[in-house]
Amino acid sequence: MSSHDTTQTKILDAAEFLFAERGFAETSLRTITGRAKVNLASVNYHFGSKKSLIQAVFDRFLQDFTQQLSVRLEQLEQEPADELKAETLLAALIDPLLSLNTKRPNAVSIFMRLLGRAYAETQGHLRRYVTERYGHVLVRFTLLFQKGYPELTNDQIFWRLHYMLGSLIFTLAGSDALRQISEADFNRSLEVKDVIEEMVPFLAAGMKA
Amino acid sequence: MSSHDTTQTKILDAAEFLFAERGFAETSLRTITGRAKVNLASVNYHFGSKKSLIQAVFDRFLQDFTQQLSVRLEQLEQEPADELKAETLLAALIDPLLSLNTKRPNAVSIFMRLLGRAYAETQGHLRRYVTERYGHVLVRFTLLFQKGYPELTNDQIFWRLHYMLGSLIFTLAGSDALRQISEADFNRSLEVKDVIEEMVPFLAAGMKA
DNA sequence: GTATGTTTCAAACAAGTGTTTTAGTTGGTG
DNA sequence: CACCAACTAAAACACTTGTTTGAAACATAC
Repeated sequence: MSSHDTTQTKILDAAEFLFAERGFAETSLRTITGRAKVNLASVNYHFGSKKSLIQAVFDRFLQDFTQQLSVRLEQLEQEPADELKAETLLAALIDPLLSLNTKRPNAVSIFMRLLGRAYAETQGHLRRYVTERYGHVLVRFTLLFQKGYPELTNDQIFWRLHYMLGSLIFTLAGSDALRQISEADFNRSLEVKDVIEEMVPFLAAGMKA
Repeated sequence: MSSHDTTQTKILDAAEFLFAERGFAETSLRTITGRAKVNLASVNYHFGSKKSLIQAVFDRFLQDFTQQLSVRLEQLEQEPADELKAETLLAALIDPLLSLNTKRPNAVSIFMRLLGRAYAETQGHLRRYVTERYGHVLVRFTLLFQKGYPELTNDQIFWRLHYMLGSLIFTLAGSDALRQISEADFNRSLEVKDVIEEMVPFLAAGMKA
């Protein structure tokens, strides 16, 4: 559990785990409050509704993540164009991501699974919420790529960033299962960090293609 | 609608559309039978349960797809190793995929969205069903990659195929929304075919990295 | 036509959902 | 101590869910 173990954080901890594990619709408030060992009504008391709880779960991740990412982007925005190589930009995205795990164990995997679900969610209402609230950081990220790779057209960069996002989210969201397969087949242990680092050459090569 | 417009296919058509649009749990049998204009009980009569209906929806896609893919793989399995370039292998995957659209309009987008959801589904029971039933075709695909790129280790290929799958599914699953953004921003019309072809250099470069 | 097996239909069922209500319990402040 | 706000607790509410039931309609064979 985290920080203060207040009712709110107990609910958030249980909810983010279960949402990642089973999905939003498949997780009932009774399951959440059962795991968190709090009363059923406290969800509506503290968060208002289930939908608001889902958004709160995302906010806790995204505030941490976008804040750290923003710092890295400010540094990069003052670099000359020829310093903005794909690997550098990817690191600015990955480092803040990995640092989530220092606060709560397994946070990266949970976060990615949540993002994967959010992306597929009903009529995209959650995706809209996320992009409206945190989209500006991703726009800055896009601009840096355009600066570093002026030979690419804007829509090439637009699409390739989405390919990248797809690889990242898809792989990390399923990384628990995939890690088990990989570890069984090739007999070496893999941390989330290893999985991501293995991914960087693939992504960088694609971006420059 | 398709083929015979029997009750079963009317249900399948409505179900695959709604499942792709909203997700499995978020789509009730009443919504499905309402759209299909059939009686509620007919789902349980013809398919047994909702879970079986979901599997039937996947089977209809996967039978078509894996059958065509298998033909392409047989051809490639007789080629010498230096003919097995990433672009060639990707084409063997993409061509059967695109041909789904000739049978039912928008089928590719629906299929990819379903796959994306299946991959994230509850405790992976659907993912297990798919890999158990159609996994052998993907194994053959992996072997071809190993033959074509012997300088890569087996687990590099394992992971890179998953990165690729992530890009493909993620991009095509959200391609309706992304297409709209892209068309608005860059003012050119995009078909699913265009989106995929734009993706091939990115994926091929990553595989060879 | 009668009989038989298949398919459709409307209605009901039991179980689970998010939310609200109302009462009770805290913990600090004057 | 009394008071008030913040919080917790148990129960009930209204509603939707997947599934089952039993009767009606249909088609096909003898």
